[in-house]
Amino acid sequence: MATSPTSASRARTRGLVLDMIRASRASSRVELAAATGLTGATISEVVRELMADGLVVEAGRSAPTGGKPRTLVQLNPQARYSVGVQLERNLCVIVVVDLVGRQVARTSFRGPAVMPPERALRLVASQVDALLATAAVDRKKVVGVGLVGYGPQDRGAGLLLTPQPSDEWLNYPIAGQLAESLGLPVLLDNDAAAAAIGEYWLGAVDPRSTYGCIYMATGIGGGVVVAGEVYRGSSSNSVEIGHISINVDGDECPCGNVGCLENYAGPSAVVRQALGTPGLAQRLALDPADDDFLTEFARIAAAANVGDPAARGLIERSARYLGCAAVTLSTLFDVDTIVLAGPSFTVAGSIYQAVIQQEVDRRTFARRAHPVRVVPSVNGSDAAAIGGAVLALQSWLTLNHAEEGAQSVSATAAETP
Amino acid sequence: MATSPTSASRARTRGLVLDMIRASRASSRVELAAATGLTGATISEVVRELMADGLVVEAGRSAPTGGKPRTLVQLNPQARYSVGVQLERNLCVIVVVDLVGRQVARTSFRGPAVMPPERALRLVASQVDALLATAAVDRKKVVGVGLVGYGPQDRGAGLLLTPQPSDEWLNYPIAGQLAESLGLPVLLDNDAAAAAIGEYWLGAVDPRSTYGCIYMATGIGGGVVVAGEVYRGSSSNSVEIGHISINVDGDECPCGNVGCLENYAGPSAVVRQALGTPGLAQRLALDPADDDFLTEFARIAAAANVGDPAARGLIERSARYLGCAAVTLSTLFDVDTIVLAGPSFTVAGSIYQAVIQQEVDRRTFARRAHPVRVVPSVNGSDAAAIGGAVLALQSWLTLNHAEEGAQSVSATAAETP
DNA sequence: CAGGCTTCATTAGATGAGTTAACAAAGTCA
DNA sequence: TGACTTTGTTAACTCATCTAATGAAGCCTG
Repeated sequence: MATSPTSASRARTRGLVLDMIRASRASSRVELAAATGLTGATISEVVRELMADGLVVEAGRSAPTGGKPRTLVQLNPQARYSVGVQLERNLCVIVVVDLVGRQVARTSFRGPAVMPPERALRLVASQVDALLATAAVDRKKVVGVGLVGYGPQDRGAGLLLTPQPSDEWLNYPIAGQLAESLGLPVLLDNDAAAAAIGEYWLGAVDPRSTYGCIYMATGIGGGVVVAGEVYRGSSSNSVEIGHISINVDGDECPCGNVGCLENYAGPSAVVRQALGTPGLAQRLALDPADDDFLTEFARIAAAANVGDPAARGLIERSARYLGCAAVTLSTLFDVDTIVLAGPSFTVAGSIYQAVIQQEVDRRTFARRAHPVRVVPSVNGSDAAAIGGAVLALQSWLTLNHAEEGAQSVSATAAETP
Repeated sequence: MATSPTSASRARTRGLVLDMIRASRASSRVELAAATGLTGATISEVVRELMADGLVVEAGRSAPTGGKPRTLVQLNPQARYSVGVQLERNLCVIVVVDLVGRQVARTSFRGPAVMPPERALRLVASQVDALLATAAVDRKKVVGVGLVGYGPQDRGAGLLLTPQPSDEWLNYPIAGQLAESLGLPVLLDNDAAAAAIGEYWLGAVDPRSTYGCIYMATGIGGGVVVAGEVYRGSSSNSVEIGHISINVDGDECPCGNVGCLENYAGPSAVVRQALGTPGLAQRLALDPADDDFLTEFARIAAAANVGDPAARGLIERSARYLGCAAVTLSTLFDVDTIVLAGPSFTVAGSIYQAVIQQEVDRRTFARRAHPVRVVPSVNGSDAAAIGGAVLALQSWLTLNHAEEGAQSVSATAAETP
């Protein structure tokens, strides 16, 4: 459906130029030449190709500076689309975004955890189909699916390495299965990493900066972005900030470590603390038997917001523990920004932001070299799902758009039974 | 003094090929072609250029596999040299290494901390000159100097951001000054980062792995290497593992953080604990007034080695705390190997290694994805100085050798007074 | 041991990305 | 209106890399 680049080298250049246009939202050819280090002549040619493919369109001109005004080019948002699927314990969020990462459709359903993976993934596939249909998105324009989950995973093979939500999910080829159902390439990734890269595309972080993201839903995860790319260690199971120790003498966690952050600061810990706080549990009508502790947590956060002292004390304590981990994160990764993302920051995000910023200002080692900003995510509670879609876009943009059309089954799912 | 590559692209390719040859120690052209993804024809041409420049030499042939045997090429160790200078509090180590990173000369002097920076750097410069002279190294063959220190630094400007060892060192342009004295480019870097990259060149880590290094001298530092390159955050002040908190409720550290690892596990902490242990202080004749606590620490480590229970208890405790930090390091960076380097591991390294390995095995989050090995450094107590020299080599190898001969003053020291 | 086979290495011609330099286009300013 | 400035395109050229053919150096077999 488009002109394929003739060589790998040109594909890389095209990806580079596309990413520059994307990051700047609108850019002239001279600016692109300066930013990429290429010649105006080369940029001219590359842009012509991209316009012929419909990926890029001219959009007005900038104010003249004594000569011919610059013609601005920008991405054609409707040229491609991408799907993001987030699997949480009790919630599955599905979004469709356009080429610039803006959400064009969204749906969600509850309880993927109580289903066997086959059924959950079939449901995901049918929901994706329905979403694409209602949004009137041409399927040929969908570059792929970003499937995000929590916990350790084998990203290459597209499977989860923990028996969560239930035993059946362990080692189940979720990416391959979904790719087969949908006939689209599916990338598996970590929810926090996805949220982090989503911030890069849609947020206010400097494209050249190194920044971290703390993602809090039922658990606590993290992601770090270096020069626009997710930091990946040897197996892409990096920045698992929920399971770093904040106390050597702390209690043992099922993960094997002691004093894990999640057991001090996570929603489940806050709810547990609230249930043990006389008066608070009754006041907020907290149900100790409720399995979905995120709603209980949201109630506590709301109470903290409106000034309930006990609730506020609990949230601030959680924030202070998170602040300690944020300091560790910035001391090790030397980030200049920390983004707070995920549904568990939506209600009391401003309390968390203030306390964590305070801790970081006081305690970060590298503050002599530069300050560290703590900011909320622009993508709200859907940050992970949107980020997943963006990851698929980014992967296509920098690599895959060299081989258009040929891809109907996931590259990550070569070895499905 | 050599044929310059004609373009930036070719320079990159040459650097790539050189690094492949270096990593493999000896390689045939077909292997290089396979590893780089280039054609045999291209490799042939590039290797011919490198041989004409004297950087590479043919060295025998490999066992034939049914056809013409492969001609092996390797780096010519005598083609270039590099200098590493490590500034510790009480010790300055200077080494000269050849193109493959092997030490060809070494010297050291005590007490850089008690001198003003001008004098210390003049002394360094004269020592470097003397060392090059006695080792009969042609100065034209020296590609640069890697100057390594501890604590926060501005790597680009080549200066330290803390008033250590003394106030005069704060913001003093040490890299620029040394570059001017020596007429050689000087790179400033972190000691732990240098030790880490030294391990990559000379050690047994897999070139494609992501690994971490814990460097312990008077303080505790860290470095992470990803695909052969030092991880650098936004300001290169990353992996400051000595100042991550291992206890949220711990005592405040001068750095601003609470419960810093260094105050639990560092040599000064161990010496302090030993002085407070009845009997041990007398038994080991520890001097509370001694300013150089590294000798006291070495004595404790030696006692632990030969079975003194109290000393062993202290060392094991220190190791366990370090283990906690090592777990945090691997949980965040997802490393597959952790290297222990620096003078403070030389005496009781095996105790540290065993305890840290045990902690990592039990507590690391990503152990479901892969194990994490804990290994001692191959470069012993000079790991940082050797690593500094290697950093200068690596920088030249991947970039600078495009513009031979023209460089007589440091690129990092453009703005010296 | 001659000739065939295999694998390695080099050479010659083709390809194509990117550059330089000249030129066309579209504005401002006197 | 014409000189000047800046943007963007066109055309000829450079050079890194590839493909394909050839030479080189060993093994194996009859």
